[in-house]
Order: sequence, then structure tokens, then C-alpha cells
Amino acid sequence: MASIEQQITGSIRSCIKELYNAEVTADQIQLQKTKKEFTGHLTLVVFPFLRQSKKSPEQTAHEIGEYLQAHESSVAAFNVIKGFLNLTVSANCWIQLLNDIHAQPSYGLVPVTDDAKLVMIEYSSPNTNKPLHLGHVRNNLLGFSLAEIMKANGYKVVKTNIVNDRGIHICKSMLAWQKWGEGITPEKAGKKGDHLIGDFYVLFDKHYKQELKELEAVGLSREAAEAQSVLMGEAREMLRQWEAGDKEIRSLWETMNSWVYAGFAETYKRMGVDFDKIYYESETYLEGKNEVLRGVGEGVFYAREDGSVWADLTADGLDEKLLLRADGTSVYMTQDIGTAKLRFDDYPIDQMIYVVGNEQNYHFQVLSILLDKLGFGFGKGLTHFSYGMVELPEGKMKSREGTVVDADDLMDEMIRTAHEISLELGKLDEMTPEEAQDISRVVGLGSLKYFILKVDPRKNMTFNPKESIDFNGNTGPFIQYTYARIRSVLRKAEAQGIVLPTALPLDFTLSEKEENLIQLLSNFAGVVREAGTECSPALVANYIYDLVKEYNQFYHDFSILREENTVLQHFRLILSANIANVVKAGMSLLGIEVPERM
RNA sequence: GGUCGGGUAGCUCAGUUGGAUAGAGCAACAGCCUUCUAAGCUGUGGGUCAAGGGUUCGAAUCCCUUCCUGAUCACCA
Repeated sequence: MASIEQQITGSIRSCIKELYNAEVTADQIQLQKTKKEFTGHLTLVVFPFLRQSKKSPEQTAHEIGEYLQAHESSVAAFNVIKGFLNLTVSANCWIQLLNDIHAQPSYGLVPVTDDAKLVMIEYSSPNTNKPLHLGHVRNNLLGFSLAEIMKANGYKVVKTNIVNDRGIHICKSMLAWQKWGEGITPEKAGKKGDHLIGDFYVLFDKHYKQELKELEAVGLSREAAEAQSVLMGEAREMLRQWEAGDKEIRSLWETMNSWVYAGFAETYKRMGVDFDKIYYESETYLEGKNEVLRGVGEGVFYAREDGSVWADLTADGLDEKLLLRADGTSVYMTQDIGTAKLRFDDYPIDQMIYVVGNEQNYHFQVLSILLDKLGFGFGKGLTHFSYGMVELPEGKMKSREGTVVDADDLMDEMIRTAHEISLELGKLDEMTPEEAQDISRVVGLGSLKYFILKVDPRKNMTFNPKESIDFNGNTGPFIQYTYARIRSVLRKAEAQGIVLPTALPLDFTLSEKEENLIQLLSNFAGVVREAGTECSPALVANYIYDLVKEYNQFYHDFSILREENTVLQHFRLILSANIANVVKAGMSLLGIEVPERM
């Protein structure tokens, strides 16, 4: 079905040709939504055609308007204000459009075909020495939502996670456990594994700081103290033993990591995100080293006298980048090269998207060039989906100062607050404890997710826990509430024995607001498509809010179920049902559940 | 200092390929529960779109300069 816009655009082209004998392409025609304060649905900006018409803007607009009214069936009326031609689309066109939407169960979503492009999305990417925090929450929500949006645009999607499971950081936790916690397990401590390991990491840092203080007290400089630290020396030694494959160390490492993974799994599950394939750096970093050495052999990279390996990117406007240390060990970049290679060996990836914070913009710029130099065709095409930091009203998050917001605590807090507010409002009165708990979960997590996703990813954002759980305004609960109310109306209609037709008759009158609602509703497909190219869940979020707000404002004042005119009642129920469907589909693109009642 | 973001109402944010008088929400104040669910709706006040210049019929949007702010420029990940 050609959309109304496409149909009218076509007519405008013929019009320009006939009236002014000039060819214009479709993208020269600016057909946009008419602003609220003017009558009409679609507005044509005629300024670009003045050159062809050689007449005043008003006169040109009038001529085009008259032509369209005569030749284009969907245009019922027009008015001209300055250089703007406002077109009113006929009511039966809108009803036809609603019928079309109503006939499509998954309206707005593109089905995935066998020959669809495959896009891999990497997100989350935690370290195994501490639990997930607020920064990860934004990352996880963006990554998951992005995957859903890409699927809705007809892509095959593989969600992946690269776990940074090796390195000095996990050795610090392991060492602290050996020294001050031998024998403790998550079960014994009554704690999630990731939190337990995080505690030992903090414990290491505490003892390390104390040691530095003591060394500085006897006259050593900061640098000398750091160099002499026994604790840090032991941690480094442990890393060396790990790399050498020491059985005991490896076994401890596996045990402790398994605790962390169990903890992560719980957090991911509650957050509602998942992965199709998990990579571990302990399994990919050697591959990167091989690739770098191959690069040296091919003259793409070069080795210095001390044995370290570098890439010279000055020709690309960047500087020189280290790829292997003098002792032959690999760095972050090396691992990412290895991981990229393994992924492309595993899957026929057409596009690779990395969801990683904007502090790594430079890293991905370099990675792209390095992969390209190594001959990987996908290097240049990789996408770094970069997002800004999450700050608190009090200022920046700093793990060392203990101002980190833990992901588990945060979710607990949101759910608890949702429960308290619901209870206070009497919303839970007629529910079983299980139902009440589920609603609290859906609403609490929904408000958190929506609050984070509605913001343009590129921007740094302030997360205000108090405001986020505000149940008014542009929030998840407001949308969930409207959805629940529509569902309630539909349930009651069914209970009253109202049977909805599969299609509405085309010849009855609609109010202007209802026509606008259909227009807004029909934009869903376009928004999803655009979000796919722009990679922005925020686009979807703000669209849903607009739609829901518009619906609420209009339908708040009268009772659909008491409508006397049957056709009008059917129309309003069908419109409501389709808005509910679109809201549900849109929220699901954001990874947010909608409740049947609340 | 180099590179890359960001700067829109007191606060949090929208603002489509440049289009009409720049929009929401929060906060403040004033109304609305015999109504399909008041987690809602209605109304009022609130702006030099960081500043200056340029491009044109037309700029929050594009270009240049300046200011503020964030990230990055590690043999950390």
C-alpha cells in the first residue's frame, strides 16, 4: 500500500510538470505534518517551486492546491498561508488507513527474511572484578533496545558480550580473597558472587592504600612507594602465574569467575537483557597477538628496539599506537583485534556495532583503521555506538569514593518505590501478593528503563533517582498506565458483548483530533525505520510518549463505552486497540513490559 | 595544547532532509473524582535557542570565530 504521503507526493510531481512544465524529484518535495495551530494534515512548502512558477508564493500555492483538489482524490480541501499550502486529507482516507493498520497484526515491524543482513551487537562488556553499576545499566538497556530495533527493521541480530575475565584487576580480588577471606563463598557470605568479588576488590584497594601511606610515611615518594608495594607485587606475580598456566591459580580464577557469572546472570535476567554468544578475553587475546605479529610480518606494523610493537597512524591524522608490550604481552587494542577476527570467523557478519561509552571514541577510531590495515574488510564499516556518561545530581560517579550506584541495588530501589506508591494509591487492593509484586516490578523497572532510554544516547545525562520514579509526565509509568486503561476499555467492551468489525465503513465523519491520531499512529512504521538508521531508542521513546499523551488528552473526557452511534463506537475502540498495539510494540523495542492492568 | 562530543525555560529533556508564533514534563499557582482507572485531565506564568558574524525567501538546525563544559591524547581496560 502506498502511503498517503507517497500518493500525494506523486500527484504534486505531475502537478508541477503540468502547470510549470518542470521535473522535480520526490525528495525535492517537502511534505510535512501540519502544525497544530493551522488547519490541515499535510503541508507543502512551496518556496522551492517559485523558480519554476515565476509567481508569488501565495499564488503558486493556490494553483497547486486547486490542481490537487481536482486531481488527487485524497485531498479534500486546502488553505494557503504565505508560502505554505495546507492540505486536508479526506476522512475516508484516514479510515482506510486505520483499516489497513488494523489488518496488520505486527504493524510497523519488518519481518526477517532468510537473506537478511546479519548485524552483531556487542554490549555490556563487564569486568569480572566488580558488580554491574549504573553505567552498565545505560549500556545494557541501549544495547538490548538497539538489537530489538534492528530486528524490527528486518535484520538478523546476534547479541554478544565480551567479558573481560583476565588481567590484574581480577588478580587483586583473588589475592584479597586468599589473604583475608579464604574459605568464604557466596553461599556462606549470603551474597551474590559478583558483589562478594567486588568486596574483595575494594578490600585489596584499602590495604594497598594503607601500605602506600606507610611507605610514604617513612620518606618514600609516591612513585617509589608504588614501585615497592609488596601487595601490588604479589598481584603482578599472580598475573604472571596465570599467564604461565599455573594450575592452582587457574583453578582459583575459574572458581571465582564462576561466582561472578552467576551473579551477572541474575542481574541480566532481572534487567531483561540477554546474549546469543559470549566471548571471553582469556580466549581471544592470544588470537589478537597472532594477528599483530602477522601485521609485523607484512610490514603493516613495526617493532622497536625494545621489542614492543607499534602502529604508525600519523598518516591518518592520529599518533602512534602500542599493540604489544616489550615483554610480548598484549594490550586492550590487541585483544579487540583478536575478538573481532574470531567473531567474523564465527558468523557471516555484515555489520558490527559496539555499544561502548564515549570515553572510548578514540579507541574505536583506531581499531577501525587497524582492522582495515590488517586486511579485514569489515574494519572500515564498524559502528561505535557511543553514549555519554551517567551522572548523579551530586556530581560524577567515582568508584573509589563509593558514589557508585549498584545496578542490583538500583533495581531493588525502583521496584520497592513502585510498590510503596502503588500501595499508597490503593492500586494493589484487589490483587494477590504475587500480582502486586509483578506490577511493582514491571512499573519500577519500566520507569528506570524509560527514563534512561528517552535521552539522546550521545548526551551525558543526569540520573536523578527521585525524579526517575516520578509517575507523572514523560515517564514509563505514564505510558504503561495509558496502555492498561485502554486494555481495560477493551475488556469491558468485550464483556458487554460488543463485537468489533474487521474493517470500518468509509463514510462517516471524524473529528479533526481523531484524524490527527490516526496520522500519528501511522507514523510508527516510519519512526522504527528511522530509529534503525539513526540507531536511537530515544526516537522510539519520544514517539510513544507523544502518541500516548495525545490519546490521553483527547479521550480522557468521554466514555467510549457509552457511545450511542455504533459506528463511531467501533471506530474509537478500533483506534484505541491499535494505539495500544503500537504502544506495546514500541515499548517492547525498548525492552519495557506493559501491564494489562495497574 | 591536538582531536571528538555537548551548550534549547529555574530543573530534566524533545525539536525530522533548514520552514510558519521554538515544544513537553517537573517545580509554582488555580481548577476538575456520581465519569472506560485522578499514576490522570484543564488553565496561568516562565526563552537573547551560550555569544558574534556569514550563507538565503527563511537558521535552534548549515559555515566561520569566540566562550563555557565533557571525554580522550598510557607499556590501564
